[in-house]
Amino acid sequence: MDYNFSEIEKRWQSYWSEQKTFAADENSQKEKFYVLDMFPYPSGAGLHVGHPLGYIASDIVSRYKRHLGYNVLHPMGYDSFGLPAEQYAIQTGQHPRITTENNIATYRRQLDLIGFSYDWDREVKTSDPEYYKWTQWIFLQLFNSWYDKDADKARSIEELISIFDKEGSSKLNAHTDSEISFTAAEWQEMDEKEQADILMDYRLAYLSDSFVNWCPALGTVLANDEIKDGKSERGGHPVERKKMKQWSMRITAYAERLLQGLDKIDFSDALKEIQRNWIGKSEGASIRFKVADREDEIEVFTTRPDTIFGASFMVLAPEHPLVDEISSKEQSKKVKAYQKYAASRSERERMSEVKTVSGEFTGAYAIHPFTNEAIPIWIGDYVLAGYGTGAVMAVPSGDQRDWGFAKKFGLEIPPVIEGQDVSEGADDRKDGKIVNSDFLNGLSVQDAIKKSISVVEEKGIGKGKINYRLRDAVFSRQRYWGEPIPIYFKDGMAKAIPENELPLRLPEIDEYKPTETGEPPLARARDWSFEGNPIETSTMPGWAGSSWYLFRYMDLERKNGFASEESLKYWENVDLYFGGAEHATGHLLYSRFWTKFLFDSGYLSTDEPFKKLINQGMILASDGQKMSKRYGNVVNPDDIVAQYGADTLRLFEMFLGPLEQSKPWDTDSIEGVHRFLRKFWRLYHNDQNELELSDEAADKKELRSLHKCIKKVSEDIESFSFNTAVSAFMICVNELQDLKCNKRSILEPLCILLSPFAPHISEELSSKMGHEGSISKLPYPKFNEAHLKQDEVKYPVSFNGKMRFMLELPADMPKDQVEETVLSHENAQKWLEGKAPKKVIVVPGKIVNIVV
RNA sequence: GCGGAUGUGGUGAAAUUGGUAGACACGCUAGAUUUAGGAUCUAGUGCUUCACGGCGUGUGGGUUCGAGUCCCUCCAUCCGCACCA
Repeated sequence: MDYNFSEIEKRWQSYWSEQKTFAADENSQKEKFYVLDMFPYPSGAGLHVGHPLGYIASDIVSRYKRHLGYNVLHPMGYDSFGLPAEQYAIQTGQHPRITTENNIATYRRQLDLIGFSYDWDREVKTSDPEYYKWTQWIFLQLFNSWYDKDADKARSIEELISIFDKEGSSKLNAHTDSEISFTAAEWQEMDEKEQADILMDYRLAYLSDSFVNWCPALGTVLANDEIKDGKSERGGHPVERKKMKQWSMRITAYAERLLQGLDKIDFSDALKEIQRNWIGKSEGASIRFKVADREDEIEVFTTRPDTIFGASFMVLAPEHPLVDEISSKEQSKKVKAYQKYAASRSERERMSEVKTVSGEFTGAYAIHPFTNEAIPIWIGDYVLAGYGTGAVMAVPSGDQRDWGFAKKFGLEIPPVIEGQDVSEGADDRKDGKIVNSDFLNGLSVQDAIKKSISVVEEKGIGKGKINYRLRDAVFSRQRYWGEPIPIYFKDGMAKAIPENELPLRLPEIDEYKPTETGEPPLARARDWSFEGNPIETSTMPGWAGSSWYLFRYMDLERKNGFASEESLKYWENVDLYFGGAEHATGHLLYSRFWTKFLFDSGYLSTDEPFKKLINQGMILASDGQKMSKRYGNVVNPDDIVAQYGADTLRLFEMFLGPLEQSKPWDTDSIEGVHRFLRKFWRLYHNDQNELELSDEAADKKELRSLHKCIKKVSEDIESFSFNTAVSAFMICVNELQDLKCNKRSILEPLCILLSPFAPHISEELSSKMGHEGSISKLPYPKFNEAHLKQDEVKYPVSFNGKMRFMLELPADMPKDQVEETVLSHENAQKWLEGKAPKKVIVVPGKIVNIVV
């Protein structure tokens, strides 16, 4: 065989590994460039050809940037805690660590086969105690912090305690669940437990009794982003709402900054929209309505306070705490029955029966704060307990859901905006003047919103408010294979395990199931205690370790902190991040959150982890389905590499189509790129497969071909359009083959140009051409515009916009002369049919269009 | 329902600011070489027509000398969110 890829690839892969060719410099004067792939979970199935797609793209950019003289950081690691290894352990008894190590070995072998330029000395594994020591450490920093809304940043709990000591809670503007206010004296009188309970409501990592998504099949709670259509994302098991004491992350404190931050990072619009949607900001007002003949008040949130005069009734969520208290005797039976009905409906049912209107009258009335009229209070399950205050002022003229409810139960629908037509449905127009609304009459919607809020505030019954849909993230998992939460309990209080005791290592246990009493697996450990006190038995979720791994890579030494100060300062954050869009509301939000927190705490110089994100598409199987063991349609990269070589695989994956698009794998067409590489090889060799290059000067056509390629390929890498870059190489090689070009001055730069895409063959040819060391150290070819200049231009000549014939003319021929030449041409005469042209458009160098 | 994305040959797909639609490949057809197969090379390949030509970028309209590209309308597919007040 002429082009012996297997021998070549083996040789260069071991050379790179021995020479540490791709190690990032520690102390470099060069400009840095950090290219990162989302690290994989090492599953037992190994890699299929879809996985390396993004890795290949990022590897091309990394190698390209090195040629351009950047100090490139391009690491890889493993998100190695997680459910599958643990499920396997439950079934077989094999320790998840063993399973994970085996899987990692497979991944590493497969990755190495493809020839990536990773700096493997910086590898991370989230399940490594030396790594999760710092995951636990960050958890403790969160545990020991609260959010100061005035400073708009996280501060330490120590500072909060000293504020409480000096002035109590009165002046504080903190992000908290606590509704208790107290003076400094009251604070000082509290016992330790009372103080601890209050502080817990401020901590950014906190323990609370709350409704969580419990998945009985997995035996653990799940975060919102781990649930798809009411079922667990992993395994598709049913999920139920359950009240449990759980650790959570106060990500809601960062809602506004997570939203604002999107404007300064380069993610796709689609992904930014998903995050905006998930954060779910809405502006409006919270207003309190008095309940008639009672002390109670009902607080509602509305985005349309301007329509308050259209509020003809109120609706509470069936779970609203006031429902039981305010229901009248006559109605209480019906109310109870409705509550029971609402509770019995699963999330799934509720979701699928969105259109069904149901509800019940409580028998109680609220007092409209401006008209003083009594308006009936209803309950209905279209009002969600978890959003806003769990209660709404129903404005049926402007809100379709309220309208439907009013129609069904025969409630009033008073219009409040000029020209509103409410006969067929709600009319939520925002143009027109407000009517029937006392002091708001005649105002525009925008002005009425402002005015109504200020009047509400004057009256002291409410205030302008911004609401977010984002919920705090549940952080406990009742599982074994995750980071232990470094907290122990003493006298009913959660205490941090001291930092110098970290890592808190996962204990060995005999079985990986929950205990008979339903406690998490860690409760099986023989001595799971700290100084005689029990340690928390739940572990951290998968996203903990992946929320900060980008920083660990920065530090080669790993002696000081989660990463050394100098390395954090030099590498800053990721310039280019490659990964799937499925992490939009999970990993990509959480790591932004942790980065902002670490920034607030003074460890980072930036509060965004990723400057730019590229979402690669999925590679589907040739039958158009997802590649999966289940369908038996998986293509293994090992097989492709064995048959065609890694360089072919790399080129082919890029050639398949635009990186960000999903596209099916088509093994047949891989021949095309393989053929291209063999043609490329033959350019450098004679018929006896000996390297044979000419030192003659290159002619115009050869230079033109090369420089066209340099320009196109560079532009395409910059714009992540790798598929067209590959075709540019094909065009260039086809042209050089036609020209029978074997000139060194053309083929040397071409080889460097190709090396980011097909590094093995390029290394081999470069070394055969006499270059010492790796081709990756050679500078990138310089593009010279002059070589693209043509003396002649082939003008397409159109009549009425339709191309009729081509005409070759000197490139510098002036406009009027082009017109003249074209018109006098015999072909033009034929199309003119003797008539005079109405108009002739000449775009120099581009086109001639004749209007007849 | 809301938001985002995508619609181009038999297939994967190209097409800078509006300027030759289908580059580059796969596949297919014919030929050369070969004992044969594979490999390689040459020519052809959007549809239609004997041909001149006509028609063609999801649909319908518009702007323009000229539209895959810009504007409006509708349709389809995929993704995300989904009673969010």
